[in-house]
Amino acid sequence: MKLITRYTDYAIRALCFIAKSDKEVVSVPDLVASLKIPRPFLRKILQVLNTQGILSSCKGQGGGFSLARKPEKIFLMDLMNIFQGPFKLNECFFKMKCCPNTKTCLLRKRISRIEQYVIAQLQSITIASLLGSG
Amino acid sequence: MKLITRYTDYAIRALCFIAKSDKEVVSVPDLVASLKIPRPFLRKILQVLNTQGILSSCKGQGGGFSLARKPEKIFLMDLMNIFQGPFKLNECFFKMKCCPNTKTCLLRKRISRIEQYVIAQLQSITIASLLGSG
DNA sequence: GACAAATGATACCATTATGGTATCATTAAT
DNA sequence: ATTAATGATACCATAATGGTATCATTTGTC
Repeated sequence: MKLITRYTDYAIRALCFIAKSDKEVVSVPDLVASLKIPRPFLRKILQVLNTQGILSSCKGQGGGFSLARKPEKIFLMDLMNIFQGPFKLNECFFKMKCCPNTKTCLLRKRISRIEQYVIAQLQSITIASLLGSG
Repeated sequence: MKLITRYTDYAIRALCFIAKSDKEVVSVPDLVASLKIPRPFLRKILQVLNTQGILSSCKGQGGGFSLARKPEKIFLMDLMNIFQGPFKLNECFFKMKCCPNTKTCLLRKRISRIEQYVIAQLQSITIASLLGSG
């Protein structure tokens, strides 16, 4: 079980790199040189981040990407929503005719509590909080 | 993202049913009649639970399955280990040359803390605890 | 002993998600 | 005009998940 997929993971690395960079815009070649992420895959991820309002882009020679928001305003939860869909630990397989056995669906309640905790944690993680003392 | 898969989910339902039953052994037809789980799939799951020491089986006519341990001793964590492998939220994609950016791998630390919490919760859930006041 | 009813073992299959590639069009600086 | 970048989009390979099918074996009942 993975909490975050490669998409999200790569997005985080790329965003951290861009956040740390001195440059006005950071290009894919810049990123590929430092992070070892397959180029076409990285491009795809950056394009999604652009359309989702996390990054801004400049086309043409000398172009590249820059953060569309401050690192403090980019939450891990945002990235997971974009690349992994809404976070739910708790999807009942017997949709709405939940658990033949117990009316109260005790398992779902337990899982819901776990879910609430995890979401709270994820909402506290931002790109800024992952930059360290850099 | 699913915390538990259908295998685990069905296993839980079946075990709860068997735990509640008056009968000495519970057969697949008994289970299929009450829980709406595809018969061949359920059989497969029960066979695994048998080989893993969660259930005991009796072959032949009038045969079936019974719990090999008390419901208090069957943990959700056991079932997840069997059907989903060891629980890890935290697999680093850059195995051991962890995170080029930060030596300290701040993201992994955050995820580790979440993982510890989830595991503790999962270890507190048993079949007995899911039976309700039945 | 024959039969029926159960599990044991095992091979197979369809669908989906994940991770990744490839290609052509468009933009803009030189 | 050329070059170096992104935009858009279609495609693909692999693995995991969820599920089926089949035959062998055991055991109670007539």
